[in-house]
Amino acid sequence: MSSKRQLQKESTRKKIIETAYLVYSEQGFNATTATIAKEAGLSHGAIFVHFPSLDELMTCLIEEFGATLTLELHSLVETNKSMEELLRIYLEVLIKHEKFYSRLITERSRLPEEVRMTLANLQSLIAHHFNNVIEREIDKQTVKKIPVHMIFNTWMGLTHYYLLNKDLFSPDTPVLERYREDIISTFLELIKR
Amino acid sequence: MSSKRQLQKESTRKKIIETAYLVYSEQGFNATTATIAKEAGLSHGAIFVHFPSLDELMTCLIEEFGATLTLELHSLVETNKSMEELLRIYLEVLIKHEKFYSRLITERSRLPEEVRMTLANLQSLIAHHFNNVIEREIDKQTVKKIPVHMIFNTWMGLTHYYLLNKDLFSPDTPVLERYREDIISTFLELIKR
DNA sequence: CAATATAATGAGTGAGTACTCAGTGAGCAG
DNA sequence: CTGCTCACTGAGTACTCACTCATTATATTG
Repeated sequence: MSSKRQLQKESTRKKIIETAYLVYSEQGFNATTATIAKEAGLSHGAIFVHFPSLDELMTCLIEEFGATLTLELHSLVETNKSMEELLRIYLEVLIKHEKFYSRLITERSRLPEEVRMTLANLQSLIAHHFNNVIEREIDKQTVKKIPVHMIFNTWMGLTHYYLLNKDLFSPDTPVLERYREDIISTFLELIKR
Repeated sequence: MSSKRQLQKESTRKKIIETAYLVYSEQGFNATTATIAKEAGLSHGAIFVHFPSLDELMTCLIEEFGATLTLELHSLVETNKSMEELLRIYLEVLIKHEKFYSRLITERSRLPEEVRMTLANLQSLIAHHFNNVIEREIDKQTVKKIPVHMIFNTWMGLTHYYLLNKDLFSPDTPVLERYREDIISTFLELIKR
């Protein structure tokens, strides 16, 4: 039985997480709990009614984000996707969350241990999907015979490099959107036999 | 005329910068001024006799580091180096400074604006040297015809990816040393025609 | 309509940290 | 030797923040 109170509580909690996502996207992870509360139209103390600590709030936020990403990346699993399709879907999803995702990787060192764990798990999930496709392409002899994990690392390195150096590459507009074609075509050209 | 006082002052200043390098290498850039002072065997206030602010200290530190790296990377300029030699020298130099360098890139978001500028300049210097060699190799048709800056970005992306994820790849031993051969051979294999 | 439970408030607290400044003593000039 | 200079000291200051808690307003229960 969901009373009015329960609903209210639930919705406030959601509001806090959503606001945190937005505030962190804009200001980075040194944004204060006070800012989040204010943006959410709540008192400062309200945060701690719903989350015992800031770390806890961050962990919940990243877990939800991870779940969302996993869902959106779900089409990567379909086995008859080409390499190019795979890369396109992957970038498409990242572009949708670019601001937040790029904060996550540029400021990873500030995040609590547990959050970094969650991120690492997400990454290995993606690796798994990628590796399937890469292996198939190697079998088909369309891709160079290089250890799959190295191909994966090269891809991640390239995309993260653009995200991490956004201020050099494209300070005002989203980097991944701007360089999507460069990134994809370079990578495809590199790995092809 | 260098009086005893002047010499003392100079040596203390040097001591502070050297200690900062070591402390930051070990603890990261959230190490406090108090820690640096203590490690250097000085009072807390001494730091601010030599540097008006922590930002200033960091800027001096990174400028010196940049100068050192540039010097050590100088052999990259020699024009008759092969691609592989180039990569080896580059990694050799980074390995020498791995702890500090990896702090620089993982915690870049914490560094003062000016420091990030200095880093960006260093990077474009390296890019310049690389691009010369890459262009020559493309002319010799030993390397795929891909825009030189994209080849450079792929290389930087790959090495930085290992440094940034050191805790996943190699929590206890230096990453670059451990994966040097993997990184070099993968990259060479990828770019070769 | 009480009586109780609880979501939310916001001024307050304590911990951490860059930076200050009056004081000290070793060097140095006259 | 005397008085001044200045590198250095370290307790103190100012400020930021995550987190607390007595209080308030509102919902729920009987």
